Amino acid sequence: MAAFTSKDVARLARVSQSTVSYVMSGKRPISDETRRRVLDAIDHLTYEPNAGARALASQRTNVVGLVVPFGRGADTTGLLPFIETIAGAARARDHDVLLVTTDEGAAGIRRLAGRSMCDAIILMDLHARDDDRLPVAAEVRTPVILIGVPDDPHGLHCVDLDFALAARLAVDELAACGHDRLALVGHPAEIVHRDLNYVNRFYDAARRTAHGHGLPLEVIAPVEWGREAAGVAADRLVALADGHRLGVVIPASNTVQPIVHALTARGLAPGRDVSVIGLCTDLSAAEGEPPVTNVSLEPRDVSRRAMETLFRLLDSPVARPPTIELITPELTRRQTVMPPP
Amino acid sequence: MAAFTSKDVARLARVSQSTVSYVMSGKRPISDETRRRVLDAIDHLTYEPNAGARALASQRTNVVGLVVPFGRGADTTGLLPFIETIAGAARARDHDVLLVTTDEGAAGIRRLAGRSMCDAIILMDLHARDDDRLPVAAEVRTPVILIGVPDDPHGLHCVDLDFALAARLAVDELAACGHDRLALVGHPAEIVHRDLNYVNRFYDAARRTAHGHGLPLEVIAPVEWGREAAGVAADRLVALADGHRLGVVIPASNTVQPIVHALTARGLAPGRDVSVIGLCTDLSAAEGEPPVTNVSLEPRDVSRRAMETLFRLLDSPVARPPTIELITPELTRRQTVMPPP
DNA sequence: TTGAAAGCGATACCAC
DNA sequence: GTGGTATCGCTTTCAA
Repeated sequence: MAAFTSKDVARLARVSQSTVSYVMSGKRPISDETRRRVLDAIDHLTYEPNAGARALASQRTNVVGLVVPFGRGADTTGLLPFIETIAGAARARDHDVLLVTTDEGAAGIRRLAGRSMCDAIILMDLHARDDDRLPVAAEVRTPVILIGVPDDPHGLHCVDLDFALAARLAVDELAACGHDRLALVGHPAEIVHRDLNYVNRFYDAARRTAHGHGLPLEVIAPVEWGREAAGVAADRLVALADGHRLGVVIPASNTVQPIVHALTARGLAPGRDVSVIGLCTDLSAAEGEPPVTNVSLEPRDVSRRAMETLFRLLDSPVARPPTIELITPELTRRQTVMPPP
Repeated sequence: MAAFTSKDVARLARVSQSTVSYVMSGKRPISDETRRRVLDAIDHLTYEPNAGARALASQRTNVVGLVVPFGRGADTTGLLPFIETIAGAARARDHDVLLVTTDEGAAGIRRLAGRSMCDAIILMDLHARDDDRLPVAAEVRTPVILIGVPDDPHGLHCVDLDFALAARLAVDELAACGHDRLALVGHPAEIVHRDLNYVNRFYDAARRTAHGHGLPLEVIAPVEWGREAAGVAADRLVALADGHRLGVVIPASNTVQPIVHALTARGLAPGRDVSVIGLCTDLSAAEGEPPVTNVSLEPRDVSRRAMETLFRLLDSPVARPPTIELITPELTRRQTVMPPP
């Protein structure tokens, strides 16, 4: 309670302060007898080492900085699993997570790194191009891991879902189920504008794959979030479905449910009269009404991998060549795709 | 990029290290000329003060600890707005947010406080009784603010939504719209078990208010999350609605949409054949199909108030008497309540 | 196997 | 208005 220091522990255990330190860190062999005395003293005083002092002396904070897309109208959908997984992985390695919001921009990264507030930084919600945080992130001493793959990674490590593969999975499935026309319901203009990269990785792969199957693919975009926009898009889809077995791919996870509802409301039931595959978390897909056949975003896998990369960097001081790690998505069949005729 | 210290700044500006410190903190008058030289040096070197050293010397970390319900199968629904608002409020006062997960239990609080990792702690997701973190939180030097009101606040400051008022708003509305029978669809067993308090504050007030209107109130609980449980509950509701104007109150935000869907699927359309009022965020209510008349959870208001209280504590060293602040919820009429006959 | 002591990089008191 | 310096609490050489 009364803020004891390692000196107090040392005194009580009748050893030197350095011995206390070595008992805690295990960086030096300690006789059993001494260790016991120190540990007893530690929990007798409920001693906790001062984090600031420790960081100052050791140049290690045991903190991971996490830059999350809050504020600035950022897309917060499905963010929680990322944070949760990252926090868990950090804790498993005895680290804590310091949250910084994206709307601080490059300044946030400068602060984290410059002030030595953390040992490494995870940066999410990247703009595909001209993200002003990237040059800063690249130049800073603190290692930075990107969740997402910008056009120019500035030599930083990237981890992301394999969006190209995700598109292929979806289109292949629709092709296999005998559709003769495909539609791609795109992202809101702001996302398209901001994040050309992951968006385009998906679109391009979808186009290529559809072409490979000899299937026409209609792109409906941009489609904003919310019911009205979904309604407008659904009207287009209804028209496209006329006289066809239409398969719809929806890579904007927020748009999946509204479109499904809008189609149903227009008498075009997904799974019966039309097919829909969404790119979204398994949770939201499973909870949909009806449950949506989806390609999973796997935020937990992505985060886990990012943290593995992060700790690998921290563990070995040698400069590792930057990597791009892509997580394999999975297709889960639920109830919104028509079975082959 | 080479980690300059205030000594470097001092040398470059040809002043003493203490002057640099005073320029940054403003705790001492500085001549314009000197200030200019120091500031120039600072941004010439892109100097950032080392957080650990600063914390060590000043006994202030400028960090707020946030204990969030991750892991341990905790209810993560609607958590993000809390985190987001808290992070924003912290930043506005030049603080950062350190995330700690609930599944660490009391140990997490001990760590944060004992190691002086933060200046204050916000604790969410409280169990109403026998939460082992509360005794620790109460005994620790670091001020702790609770989001939620446990049975015994252990002398800590509490901020929460006024759940009793929320119940009253919902029941009054249903009474005003001429219903002759009410139903309350409760929480999953685990929540009821864990959080007797906020759950019961709502239930009790609902009962009392219904009684005041002379209306029979049927409680359907526990109801688990997910579609099946919602289906079962909906069957009960369908039975209750028979020959009555039934008004349903759903205080478990996760259960609102599933119940609405299940009722609709059973041919009992909310807003036409039955009334539903949910206790959930405005966002999820507005996005529902149909949009749900709701009493708002206002997580942002709650968080904002918690942060105000927190900074009030930090600003004035005098021990403030613990307070319980209840945020006023609001009823928003949407499309799931039948108009008065 | 252990101890003594020199930092780590700020802050803030005491002088001037 | 400014400078010197003890101090915060730990880690980690260097010595024994």
